[in-house]
Amino acid sequence: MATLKYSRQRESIQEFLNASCDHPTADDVYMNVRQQYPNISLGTVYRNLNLLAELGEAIKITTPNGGVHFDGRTEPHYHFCCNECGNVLDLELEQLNCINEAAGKNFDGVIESHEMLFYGTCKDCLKQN
Amino acid sequence: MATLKYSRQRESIQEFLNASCDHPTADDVYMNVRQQYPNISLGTVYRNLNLLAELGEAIKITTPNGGVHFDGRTEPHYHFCCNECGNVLDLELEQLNCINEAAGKNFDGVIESHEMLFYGTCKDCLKQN
DNA sequence: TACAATTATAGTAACTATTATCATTATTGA
DNA sequence: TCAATAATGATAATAGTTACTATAATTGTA
Repeated sequence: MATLKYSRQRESIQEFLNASCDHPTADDVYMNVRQQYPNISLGTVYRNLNLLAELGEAIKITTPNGGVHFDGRTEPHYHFCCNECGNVLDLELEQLNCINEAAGKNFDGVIESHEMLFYGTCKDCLKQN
Repeated sequence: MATLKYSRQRESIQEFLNASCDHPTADDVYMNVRQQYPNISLGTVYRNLNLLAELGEAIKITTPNGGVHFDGRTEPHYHFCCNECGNVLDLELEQLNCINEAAGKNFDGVIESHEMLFYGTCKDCLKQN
């Protein structure tokens, strides 16, 4: 099995992810890290974001409008996606642990986890109307 | 505003969607409807699936493994996505209506709806281990 | 039934997001 | 310092989806 080797690019990607309050896309990360490493490749950004997600050091959030967002906050929590601007935000809501069991009651299979995405209009988009 | 005109291709797509118990992808629909209309275009399938979703006569389900599935059952319900095979199945679980309100408590914005996707291993994939 | 207006289609090209390839560079342990 | 190997940048390739356009189908009206 390949052993992990340090890279400054990966470190920079992870630092940006941890420092950002919103949930950047791969392109957002690329645009930002480029300021520090001007000739970093977009492929490197994708490779490392997926690697961090596999290692459990980042969460991948897939939204229906097609965008994939990344989150450096790794403890499980829920997200909100604005119908107007598409931005993804964190939600303060306790984790519903017992719901996996409830969902498994009438289901032939094993349920291990769940993800929930709330929809509506964010604060900024409310202002603009 | 353009008025909707009947097309047999759209009818066939909708019929297949309503008759299928699983949740086909655009390509699944294409492969099936092609048996009835051998030279239907994949573009026609996409156009009509998106149209049906806009009209509220189908639900679009986006899964993290990248696949987009369609569901002819339009009343709100939850879904399960198998980590092994990627198939999407319906879940028998009452709708959590009060959760939108609970999520809105500490949130600056309006929450209108939510989607929940459960993960685990489906019956068929359990057998194979 | 015929016709005109308009929408939908098939076929294809274009596009976007992401992944694969590969020669070169960086990291690591001895 | 050096050898082994993983990571990178640049680019090509891929997959899924949408856009374009000439032709065909549908619909309302006479």
